[in-house]
Amino acid sequence: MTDWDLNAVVRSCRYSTTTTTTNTTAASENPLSCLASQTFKEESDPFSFPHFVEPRTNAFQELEELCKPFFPTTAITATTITTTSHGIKPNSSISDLQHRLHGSSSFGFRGILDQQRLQGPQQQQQQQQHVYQQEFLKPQASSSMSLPTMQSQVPRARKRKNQQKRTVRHVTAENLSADVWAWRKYGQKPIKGSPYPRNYYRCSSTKGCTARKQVERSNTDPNTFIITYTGEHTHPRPTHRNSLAGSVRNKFKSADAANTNDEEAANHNINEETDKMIDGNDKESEEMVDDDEDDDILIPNIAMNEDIFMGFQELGYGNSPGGGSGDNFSSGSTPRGGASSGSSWAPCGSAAAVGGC
DNA sequence: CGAGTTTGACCTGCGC
DNA sequence: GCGCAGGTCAAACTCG
Repeated sequence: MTDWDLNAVVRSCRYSTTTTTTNTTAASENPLSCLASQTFKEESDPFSFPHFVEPRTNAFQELEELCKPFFPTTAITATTITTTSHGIKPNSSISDLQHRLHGSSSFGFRGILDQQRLQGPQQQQQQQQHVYQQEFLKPQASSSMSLPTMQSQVPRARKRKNQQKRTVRHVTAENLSADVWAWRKYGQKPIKGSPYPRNYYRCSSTKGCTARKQVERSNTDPNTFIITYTGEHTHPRPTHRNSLAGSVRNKFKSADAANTNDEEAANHNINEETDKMIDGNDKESEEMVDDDEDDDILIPNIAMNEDIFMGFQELGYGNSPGGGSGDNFSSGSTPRGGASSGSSWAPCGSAAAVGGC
């Protein structure tokens, strides 16, 4: 019951000479898309954690000016806007960044939020993704924030939501397949105002890796996925797609009788396709370069790939992979989900991480 | 057995 | 202060 045309997705992956197509299209349809090239440095690998570029002190002010006329519009396909344009070293710690950026939160983006209130929730949600990027490094009064005691007595290192470093990327289905990092899903939640749930992944390459990502499908454009990266990888990027068990399992496992369907087949195709893309990766990478953008902290120049599949599955393309019993998305996972708890998500697939860090 | 997913519960941030 | 929504944990379960 996926309202997604899996075949179409597969097709798009297959003939994706068009990664850029999206961008190109977006450029013509969405004025904001031009910002990527104007203000931010393109990243050859949309899923790689960006690295810092040269300092651009006024970058955001410029951006703000450029954006103002377009805020009411929504999705910016494959465009990422990040806050770290201060020429900080890739390995700078978050705290260091916060320190350096202290006081830089006064970008006029606050107004965007106000403007959002006049808009529908969906638009707000998307725009907020961008706003977050402008805000997450705000000076933190609670930097001294003591690690809260968790259920299991394990300290949870949380930062205020809007103070976390985030990199938001809007990617098309085609680009979802470009991620080399190994992600492990640790949660899924229905998001208020969106028919699609958000999936939470953390890097599984290394135990202590704090890199995380959230993947959700754009509610305004189902073909667009919003991937939000947070944290940093504490290890080098895998040279090629990780073939961790889970990932493989999800992808190629033959479906249960119940799951044996087009989606499954689609997954299979997607996987194969992804491998191709990886092999012949350059092309894809270059295309991606056009899309996105920019840079943050995190580990620079690492190549990616794996999650693509996962992403497809998760966001509705595939079936549920292994674990759990689930028919993914059939029920909002987290109970508390709020408004969307009854979840209507049709799509459901499994979850595999899309994108990567 | 190890690694992944699912999913209910819990915790925190934030707006009102 | 309260309640909502988002984010994370961890037990249970699947799979290779």
